[in-house]
Amino acid sequence: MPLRFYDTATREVRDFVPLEEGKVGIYLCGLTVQSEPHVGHIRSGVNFDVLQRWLRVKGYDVTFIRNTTDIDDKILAKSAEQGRPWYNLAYAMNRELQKAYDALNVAPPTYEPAATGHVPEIIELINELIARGNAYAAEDGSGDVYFDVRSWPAYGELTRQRIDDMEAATDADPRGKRDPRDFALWKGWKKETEPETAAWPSPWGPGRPGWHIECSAMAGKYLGPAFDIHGGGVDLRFPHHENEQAQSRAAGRPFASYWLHNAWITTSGEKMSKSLGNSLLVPSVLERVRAIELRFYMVAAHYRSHVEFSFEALDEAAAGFRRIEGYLDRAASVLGSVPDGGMLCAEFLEAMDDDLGTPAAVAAIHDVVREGNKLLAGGASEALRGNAASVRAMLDVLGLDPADPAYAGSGGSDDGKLSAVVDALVGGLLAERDAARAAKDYAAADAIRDRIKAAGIEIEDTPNGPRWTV
RNA sequence: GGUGGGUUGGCCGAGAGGCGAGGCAACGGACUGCAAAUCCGUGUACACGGGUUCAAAUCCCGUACCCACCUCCA
Repeated sequence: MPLRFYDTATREVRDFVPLEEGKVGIYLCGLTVQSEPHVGHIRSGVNFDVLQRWLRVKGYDVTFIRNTTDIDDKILAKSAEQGRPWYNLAYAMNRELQKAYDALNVAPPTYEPAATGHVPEIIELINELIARGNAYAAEDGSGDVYFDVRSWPAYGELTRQRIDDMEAATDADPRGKRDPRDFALWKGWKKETEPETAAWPSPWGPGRPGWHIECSAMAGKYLGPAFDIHGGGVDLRFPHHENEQAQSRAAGRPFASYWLHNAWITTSGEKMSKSLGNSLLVPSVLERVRAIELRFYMVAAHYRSHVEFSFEALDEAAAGFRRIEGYLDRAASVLGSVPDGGMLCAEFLEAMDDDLGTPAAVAAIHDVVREGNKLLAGGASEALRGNAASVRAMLDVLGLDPADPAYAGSGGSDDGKLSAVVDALVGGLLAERDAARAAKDYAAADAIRDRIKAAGIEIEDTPNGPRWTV
């Protein structure tokens, strides 16, 4: 079966055919860096990271562009409230976002362009749209430039809406618009309320880019007029993606061939709003579970399925992951090490090819783990080596290989040292316990085990002697 | 008003006409000095009402409830 994706534009699963054989260009709308990232924000990063990894496994040469929006109304408003420059807020929040991506092993994109770095490309695109009669400078002296939705008959095609059915925005400032649904390509500088640093020179006077135009300009710059996949959260379908497509196509660029949208993580059935408390911010969640467990929780659900976030479900997912991880640990202690580069099983491959079916892929891993646990009873063997390597390889595709250096503990190199220290200390106690067990003094043996357990370390007796795990 | 998505067992979460995905929890068995881990086994699940079909969680019609988007949003 060929690789296929659910394309939001056509609402069907379609075979994936790249524009150029062997190559894939992906544009993902990243975040507006205006606040700390919560688990909802990070989901699209994780989902599209899996996409990127899978395309690489399939042998594609992937160009992956994920932007950040570093200037917009909200960033300006928040920075004013906080009494600091907008660029400082955007930069600081971007650093927090990068930390969260790193923690969750979200691989860096090919490039991460920012809106403010692409004003010339944006101006060029707006000029093209004006020249073609699809955009106009407002006549009210505001310095705004709008896209003329009535001039583009295909407007609404991505989300299958007719202009006349759309509610005109109640909160939008009509200013110099010809139609209330026209959207800003360029926003004239508001001298009284906006800092001078938030304005760039343009043919229409000082101002800044509108929200949608940056993505069209940057996708064009790095991926060309036509590219393969455009991604983002479902909420971006309209207006953001609709507008991106309209302005790009109106400028003569075919734009994206496939649209992929990830669903939400909600809490209490509601969208995770940016005004929520901080309990769901990534660093806060990571105080409860390890980053690899949080990632497993996200990957175990399909990217198009709505996930109702709960700490109970998160803990369950973590327990499920530890089962896989425990197997790899035991296999490694029997084999010496588990090699990388193992085979992906057929069920896993088929699942991933089918619109990134990560739930079925995870189920396939569990099946292989069960076989591996049986093999483990027979001690070291080539079958066990192959099985464990396979599990590792499949986890790696999902960004979940426990041996990935990305997950090498927050304490860095201290982890290894600490482990050696604990091993030495626990080792002494285990020797005492073994002596007691040999003498059939089980009360004494259990007392030692209880003492170790009280310190947070579990003891398991295996055919190769006792093992400890934290 | 317009456009989409959803409702699956104690819980999470797949599937999209025909063998009960998988995990967590629970229970029984094996193993163990006892545990833990592991393996084996155990489940009247598909919001409700009709319909189509040899066969429906899956398709059709209707109903209820929930959610998202309609120019700030992952």
